[in-house]
Amino acid sequence: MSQTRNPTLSRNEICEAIRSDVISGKLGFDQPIREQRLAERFGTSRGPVRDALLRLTQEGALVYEPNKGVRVTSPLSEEERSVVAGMRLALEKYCLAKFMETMDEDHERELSLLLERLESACERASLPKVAECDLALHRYWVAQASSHLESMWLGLSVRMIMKYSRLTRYEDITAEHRRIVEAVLDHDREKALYFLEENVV
Amino acid sequence: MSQTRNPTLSRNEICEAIRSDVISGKLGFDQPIREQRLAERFGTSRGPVRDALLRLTQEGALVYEPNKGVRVTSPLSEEERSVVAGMRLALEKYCLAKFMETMDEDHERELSLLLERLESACERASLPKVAECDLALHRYWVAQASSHLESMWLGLSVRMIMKYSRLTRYEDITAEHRRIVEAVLDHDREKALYFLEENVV
DNA sequence: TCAATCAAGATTGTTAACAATCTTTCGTTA
DNA sequence: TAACGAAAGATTGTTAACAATCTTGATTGA
Repeated sequence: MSQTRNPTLSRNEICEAIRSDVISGKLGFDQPIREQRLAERFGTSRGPVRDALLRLTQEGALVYEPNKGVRVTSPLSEEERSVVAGMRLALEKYCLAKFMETMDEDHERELSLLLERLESACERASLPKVAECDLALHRYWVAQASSHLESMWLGLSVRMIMKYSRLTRYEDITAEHRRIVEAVLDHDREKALYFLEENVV
Repeated sequence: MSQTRNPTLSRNEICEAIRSDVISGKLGFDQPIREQRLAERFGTSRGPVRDALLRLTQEGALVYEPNKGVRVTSPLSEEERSVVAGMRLALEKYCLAKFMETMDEDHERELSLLLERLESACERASLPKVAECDLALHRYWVAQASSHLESMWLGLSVRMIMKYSRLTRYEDITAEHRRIVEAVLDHDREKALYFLEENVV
C-alpha cells in the first residue's frame, strides 16, 4: 500500500490508501502526519491530501487539532468498543437480512470472490490485506442494502478493526467468514445472522 | 442562521451554519449547493467552504457526486430510521449513564442551561433553533462521556432529525426533555434511561 | 420538426504562492 | 547553570488563478 511514486491518484484512492495504513498500524499513534510528505507520495498537491485527511478525521480514523494537523486516533476503551460492536451488529444484521432478500446470481458470485480474496490474504498472513478484505466483504452487503448506512458502518468498523485486528488468528477469520457466506448462499437467514453475530461481537 | 454578510467565520462555524440550514429544511432536497455562493455568504474563499461541505458529506447531511458538487441527503426510509434510532439509543444510553457517574455541579448547571435554551426555543416556535438546542442538549452528555462516540452520534442524530423534526409538537419536546434532565439531576439512573428511550425512539 | 453537434458559460478540481501559527534553536541574562 | 525570550524554520490555513468537467442553448442537417 505504500507506493513511493504513483502519479495522480484520485481523492478516493488517497483516502483508501491512508486508511489502509492506519488500519495496518503502519502509522504510530502519536506520530504526526505531514501533508507535504503525503502529497509527494501520491504525486499531488496538498489540497486533495487535506480532503482525504479531513474525511478520515470525520470517519474517526484520525483526530484533528487546529494548526497542528492530524494523528492516528487513540484506541477505543473496552467499554466503548463494546458499545460500538453492538451498534455495528445491529446495523449489519439489518443489512445482511435485507441483502439476502434481493440477492441474485451476480451478488452470489461477488460474495464468493470477496471470500476467496479474504482467504487468500489470510494464507499469506498479510495483515493490511486481511483487514482490507475483511472490511470489503462486510461492506459489500451493507452497501447493497443501504447507501445511507454504508458510511455510518465504515466509521464504526474502522474504529473497531484498529483495536483488535492485530490479535486475531487468521484461521479464525477465514472460518468465521466462510460460515457466514455459506449460510447466505444457502438462503438460511437465521444461520447467517447467528454467525455474523459471532464474528462481529 | 442566514447572515448575508459575516466576515471570516471559522471553518467550524461554517460547518455548523450549513448543518443548521440543512436540518431546518432551508435547502431543498434536490437543489444543488454552490460553493461560490456560500463562500461569498461567509466572507471566505471556496477552500474552507469545500472543507465544510466535505465534512457534512461524511456526516451524512449531504451527498456528493464527483464533478457535480453536493446536495441535501434524501430522507431515511422508515426501516433505516428504525435501525439508526436503535443505534443512537444504545450509544446515548451508555453515554448518559457514564455521564451521570461523574457529574459534578458545573455539569448540572450546564444541563439546566441547555434545557432552558431548548424550552425558550420551543416557546418561540423557531424550528431551526429547536432542532439546534435539542441536539445541543443530547450532545452534551455524549461529549462528556466519550469524545470517540461524539462524532458517531452526530452523524446518527443529524440524519434522524432531518426526517422527523418537522412533525413533532413543541410542547412534547419540552416535556420529554424536562423529564430526562430532572431524572438526571435526581441521579435516578433507571428513570433517566427510560425517558431517554421514549424521547429517542 | 426533431435530433445531433458544437460552442459558450458555469461549476467543480487542482495547484502554487502567500499568510498565520506553531515548534525549535540559540543566545542572553539572572 | 537554568530560565527566559527572540529569531529562524517548519507546518498548517487561506487565497486566487488555472485546468478539467459538466450544463445549457443555439445551430445545423436530415
